Amino acid sequence: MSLTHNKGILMSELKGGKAAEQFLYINRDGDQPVYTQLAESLRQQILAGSYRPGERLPSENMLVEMYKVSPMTVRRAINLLASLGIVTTARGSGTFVKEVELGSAAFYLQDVKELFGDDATTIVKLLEARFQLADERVARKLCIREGERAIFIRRLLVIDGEPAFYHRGYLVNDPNRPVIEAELEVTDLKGLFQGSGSSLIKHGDLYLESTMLDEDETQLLKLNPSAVGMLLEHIFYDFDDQPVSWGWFVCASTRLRLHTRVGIKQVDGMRDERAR
Amino acid sequence: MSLTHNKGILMSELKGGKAAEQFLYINRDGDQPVYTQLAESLRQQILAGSYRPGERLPSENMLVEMYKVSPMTVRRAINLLASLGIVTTARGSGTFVKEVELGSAAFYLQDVKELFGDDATTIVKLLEARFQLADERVARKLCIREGERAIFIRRLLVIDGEPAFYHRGYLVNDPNRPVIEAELEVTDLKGLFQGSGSSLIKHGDLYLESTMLDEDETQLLKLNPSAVGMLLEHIFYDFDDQPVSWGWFVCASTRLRLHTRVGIKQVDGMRDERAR
DNA sequence: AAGTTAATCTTCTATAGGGTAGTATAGAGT
DNA sequence: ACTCTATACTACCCTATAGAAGATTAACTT
Repeated sequence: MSLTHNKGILMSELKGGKAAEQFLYINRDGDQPVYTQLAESLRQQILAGSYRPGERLPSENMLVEMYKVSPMTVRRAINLLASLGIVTTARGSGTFVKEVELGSAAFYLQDVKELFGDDATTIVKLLEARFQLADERVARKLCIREGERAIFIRRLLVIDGEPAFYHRGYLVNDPNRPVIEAELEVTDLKGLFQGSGSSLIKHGDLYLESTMLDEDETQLLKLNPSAVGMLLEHIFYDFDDQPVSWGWFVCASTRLRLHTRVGIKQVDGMRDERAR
Repeated sequence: MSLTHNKGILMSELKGGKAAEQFLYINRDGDQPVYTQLAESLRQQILAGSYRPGERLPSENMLVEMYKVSPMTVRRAINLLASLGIVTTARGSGTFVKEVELGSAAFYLQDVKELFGDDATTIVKLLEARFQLADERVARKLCIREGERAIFIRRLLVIDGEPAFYHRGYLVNDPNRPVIEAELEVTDLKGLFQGSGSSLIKHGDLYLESTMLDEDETQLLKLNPSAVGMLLEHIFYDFDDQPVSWGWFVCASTRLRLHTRVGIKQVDGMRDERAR
């Protein structure tokens, strides 16, 4: 069985010719690697309904023959689809198209375009920054003793001239840690959102809930009194698992409307298998 | 250079002996594949601070020599870590430990344990189900003509005896599609959450926002008047990209407090590289 | 001294083959 | 006729090897 080096191998007449034929080619000299092309081809066929949720895909050996590629390449493509949540694999049994499940829905903060938006002009207005002795609540959150000094910060994020997010936070005042640096790092919100965060922070916990806005909050955000809002609480920890900062954002309900999609996504083109 | 077949290869004295040594072994006869062991080893070292965010990991060839495994195995381990969002790779440059970024935060509905909880007893109470002529809003959402008949459903999810979620929804009344089936599938909430969804549904859009609860809602959910709540809107589409159902859940603010963690996660044990 | 080229190091892709778990089947025993 | 068991088979899964493509660095030329 000689494998002639075709530039494009036509894949059709295999599972009904309905599927768009443009996705059934493998272009070996193209820019995109073979395994992503294969994955994309399968994804398009799933998207077109050629393989329905719950159905089984052709076996890997089958795909090897169909597309004239090596087993490992098929393996990689299947793996990619599996990591994207499009299919599930069962050893000895087969590879199956996943059914839609609400539980797998994930809301990404990144999807809130206003936050890290490129076009919008975001400025951070520092309202207040001072030392404050920790009360019981702050002490508990930051794992410090009651009465110790912490740094308290109040800020307002103004997007395109409109006050959008109101942030309050406490920072531990560790003499061993450079305060300025820690403050800058934790304080630079845009950096935190985009990833130029800190090498001192190991992880953080986030909580999202709806809340009633009090008088101060509505006034600062220029909203009607007794408006509804969202609250995003955050705690960041260093590599000793000690809290570094605790704080929370509040904003109008309309500012933080999260969106996501379940099921097979109509995305860019599968260039990357990385998580966001 | 003969590669003797050791059962366990000690990896230490390479990057400071501080890191827990238990994660520096590769057990070739173990149950777990080598590449997951390697990935776990690296992850633990990152977690312990041996490799800090922004720092570069040893090169793949380096790791090959250090752990005495083949390049492809190292490749796979790195790939796994990358797909988990722990590291980023730059071709020709190196592999780097990712820094904490808020933008990558994802809130999973699955984490709301009360919804699909195993221990909690969840019953669905059907309040109303009838045909209704579509007004402009419904017609627009379901892509049908104004005045066409749709199915309207009101339900209450009662968890452990307490009313928790109030759901309203519209289903398209397509004579070609088996109504009962579609209704059951879209209606069976627990099924939707857990994945025994429908093979007829291709994808769905979800929106999450905070909202003020009106009188009916607070009464049904047994809350104080003018309480704050969360609203989860959903639209599901079939394989012709036609809407099948549109609806929304409301619940008390305290019922839907989403939590997530950014940075390096302290998870189970890296058995799987699948998405949730 | 600055620009260009070449060497080298890095990640990435593709091929090949063997291993293992799950499933189905055929057979014998009851 | 039914059940249990052993075997064959199918399917996914893992590792090893070789080479390609991009980035960095150093040396070389102008």
